[in-house]
Amino acid sequence: MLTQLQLGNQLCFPLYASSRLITRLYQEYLTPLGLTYPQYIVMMILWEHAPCSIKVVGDKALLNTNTLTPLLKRLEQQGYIHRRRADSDERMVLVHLSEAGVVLQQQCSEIPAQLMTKLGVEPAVLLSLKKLLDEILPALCEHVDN
Amino acid sequence: MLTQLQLGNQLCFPLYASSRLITRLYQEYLTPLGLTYPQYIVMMILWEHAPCSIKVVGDKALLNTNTLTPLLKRLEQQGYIHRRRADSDERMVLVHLSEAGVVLQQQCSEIPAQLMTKLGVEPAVLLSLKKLLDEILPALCEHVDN
DNA sequence: TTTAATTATATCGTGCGCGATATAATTGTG
DNA sequence: CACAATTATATCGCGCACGATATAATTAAA
Repeated sequence: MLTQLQLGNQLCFPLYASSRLITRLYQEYLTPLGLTYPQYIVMMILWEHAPCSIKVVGDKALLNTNTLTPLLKRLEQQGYIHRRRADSDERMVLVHLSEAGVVLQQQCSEIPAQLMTKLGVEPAVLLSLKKLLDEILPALCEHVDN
Repeated sequence: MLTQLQLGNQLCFPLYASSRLITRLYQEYLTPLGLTYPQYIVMMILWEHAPCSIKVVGDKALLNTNTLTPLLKRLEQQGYIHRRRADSDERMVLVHLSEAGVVLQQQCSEIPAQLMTKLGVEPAVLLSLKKLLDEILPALCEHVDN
């Protein structure tokens, strides 16, 4: 028996599983707004940084254009954003928030708190989890090109 | 500015991002064996529990048949497993390891250690991360039917 | 013992993720 | 200035995830 290959001894599995489960939990609050979880991540970035290029969104979300281009198209179809080539550098596509996109931020404002309440886990536990993940994330990013 | 919607204040994002990045890191070791990361998770379950039903695999991987059925088909095409309806209960499909599937376990035995080394993060940090995730996972599972 | 619930699996459609590749605009270099 | 390298975005193909629905086998209940 190779204990190092038992699921219970893996770090990766609870990471993978909890990420999926939290996403599912979010979905309950996001679906009424017509958002998927990755779209919500992108909207959070845009609320902070729009207008900005797809490149910048990708750097912050750690996603490439093969994921972002269709995702942003769907956000545009929903009317939350619009995209326009930059005049200064025609390679860049600048992503702008629409009026609905700005309003959406207010509609999402209570979601994080609602989710934490619903989850019912000690906030201190979640905070220390976040601290650990933020500690590890840079090491992980080093092994990725993007 | 709604600070509760800033990406840097989210727990969910580093969880989502680190899960994807770790998966990518694994992929480097798994691709040569023709495995994806979710397939590797399923193989770990089978190394411990085969022969077992798809239901059991799903309970342990926290995946449903809409994900598992095609995934198991691909594992079967690769020759690592085979599937047969149970005689006792014809609803169940029992998943068996093939010879190649047993050999594969040996070929994977060094991957976890190699990955940890490559990652270059303090093992103690990873261990405390795993402990926290294992603590939270049950709470997350409560909010899921499956 | 019909018939109604339950259980196990499969299928369909949509939206990611991501490796690989393509294209066009810009920048750097000889 | 030509032309090679770089940069930003887009496209393609495949394999998940997962909500929704379907089907067949088993069990429970009237």
